[in-house]
Amino acid sequence: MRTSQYLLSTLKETPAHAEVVSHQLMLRAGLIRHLASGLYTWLPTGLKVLKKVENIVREEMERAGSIEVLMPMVQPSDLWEESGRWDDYGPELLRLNDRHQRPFVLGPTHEEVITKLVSNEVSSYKQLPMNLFQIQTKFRDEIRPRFGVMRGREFLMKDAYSFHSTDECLKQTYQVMFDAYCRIFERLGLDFRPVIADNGSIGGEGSHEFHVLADSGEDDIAFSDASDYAANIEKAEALAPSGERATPTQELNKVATPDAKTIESVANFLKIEANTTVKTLLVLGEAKDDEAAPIIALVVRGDHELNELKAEKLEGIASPLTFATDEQLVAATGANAGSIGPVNLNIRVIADRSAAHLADFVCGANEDGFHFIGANWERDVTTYEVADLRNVVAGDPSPCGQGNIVIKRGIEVGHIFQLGQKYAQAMNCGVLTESGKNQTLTMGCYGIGVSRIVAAAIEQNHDKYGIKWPEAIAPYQVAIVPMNMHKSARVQETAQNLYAQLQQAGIEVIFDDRKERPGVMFADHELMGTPKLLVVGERNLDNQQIELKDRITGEKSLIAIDSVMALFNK
RNA sequence: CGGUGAUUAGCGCAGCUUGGUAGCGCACUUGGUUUGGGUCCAAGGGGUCGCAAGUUCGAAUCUUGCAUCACCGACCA
Repeated sequence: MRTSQYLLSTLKETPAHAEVVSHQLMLRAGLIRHLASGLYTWLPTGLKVLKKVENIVREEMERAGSIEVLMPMVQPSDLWEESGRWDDYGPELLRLNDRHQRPFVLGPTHEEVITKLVSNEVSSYKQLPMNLFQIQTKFRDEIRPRFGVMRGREFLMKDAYSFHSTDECLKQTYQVMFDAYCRIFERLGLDFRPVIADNGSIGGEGSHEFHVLADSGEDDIAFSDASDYAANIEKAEALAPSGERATPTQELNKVATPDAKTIESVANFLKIEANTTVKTLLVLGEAKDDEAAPIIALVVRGDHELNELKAEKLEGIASPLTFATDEQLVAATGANAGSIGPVNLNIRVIADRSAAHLADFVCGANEDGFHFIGANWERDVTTYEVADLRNVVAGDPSPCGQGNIVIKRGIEVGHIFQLGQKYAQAMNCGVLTESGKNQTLTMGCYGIGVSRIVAAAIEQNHDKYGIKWPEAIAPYQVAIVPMNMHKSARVQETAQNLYAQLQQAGIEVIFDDRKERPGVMFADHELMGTPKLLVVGERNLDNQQIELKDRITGEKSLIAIDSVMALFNK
């Protein structure tokens, strides 16, 4: 490609609205342009990267035995009614009507369509397992799109779905996909981790997310510092503190704590550490029949945070987790927020393992402006349950039994689920077994955010000059940058010969034939992140040499012109 | 959806307080100059000042309403 005939579109200045570095660089390097909230045009350079990611994903999916299909982005609503997600999915699902006022959705994912397809096309156990994938544009009407293509509303996704007659078989394919994902992210040149994940709204059991580690990531990942254990923080188990609970030494004693409504202020006022206090949060339980929802008290140590996901999974607790209103608080405890505690509460009390391990702790006295000191479980709180309710924090013992927890930020670029029979059941998708009986299929599903990977790769590979593409996804392998080509026939001839040779060899080369000053060209190619720069200049031609600059290492070296092609023979 | 802030040329911004009919830098066009790290000079093109209504002789500027965008909190690849 010659730059004079290309849409280069680099920007000197950073657009004000771009917050994260990948978004800034994607705009500056001319990869994308903003159209509307969460919607982007991919410019030629960006599209080249996107296609490279896409191809690696495709190759590895095919190698792992998945077969490519392409499903419509616009889907009839009745499929979604059938699965139950027409009602469950919420406003993120963009709904629209056609000219006949028939309702459709813009596909945010394709479980419905694929299940319908397989249900029609696959009828014998002999055809199983079946694993199908597509690489296609998805639309999710995100509440808050942000960070450029990192969280766009329209985005490119690879989604795969596998179908099985036994759980055993699903687990095998799940492992094959797990391994394929590892290969994909390795080939992409990314620093990534598979982490244990929650299944979210999709349901089913068994799930891993694949995260690219970067400070700008939106998720917290809990790692063990001594093993491969990694889990999304919402899923990482917080173990009970080791050892027996200490024996009570203090009497229960009510003290006035005027205006101390937060753990911090109570701890300051009483001159104690937050980890000797507990906070009590009231949430709604599941409503039975016509009765009002019961109020349930969740107790975590003062220095810990409630994990809402863990809480809402407990039996009898309303999901999604709903906090009690101020009126409900007063009605249930007699006190306002800030003075509530588990002592003398006649509602269900669930304590986090760490909170339950405390002796002689401080808690609200269920009377505005008062706290108890010297509170103890059993003696003062006769009935309570213990559960894992909190987020792990750095330094906690790892649930895997080895090492301690370290927390890092990650960008979720892949997610694999064991789905189970949720969709197959709802949409009546089954096969005939060996014995001629109808059997509902078990499914797995496997997503990769293709466009998000482009942003994630930049988050992980950039410097103050611009992008430093991993070789596998660089839009161009090499750039030819001639110095003052319009003044030197030698330079022009050498550059053009090199360009022709490289092109002929099938190497992706960008030839900067603009009549620009050297600095402008260097800046543009460094911004765009081309891994190798070939600088052709008068000053080295007498020795039949050109300069090679490596974008990743920054190293410059002089090489013989006729050895250039050897750089690309691997 | 709530909170905060913004909206003036493709991009980055000034002008608004104190109304008088729009300006700077980058980019773009032309000419010259310069040439191994975003040269310099000159001349130019490009804006219904987000939209609508109001106040006024007169509105980018004041008032009201609406829209859009971004950031902070609940969703997900």
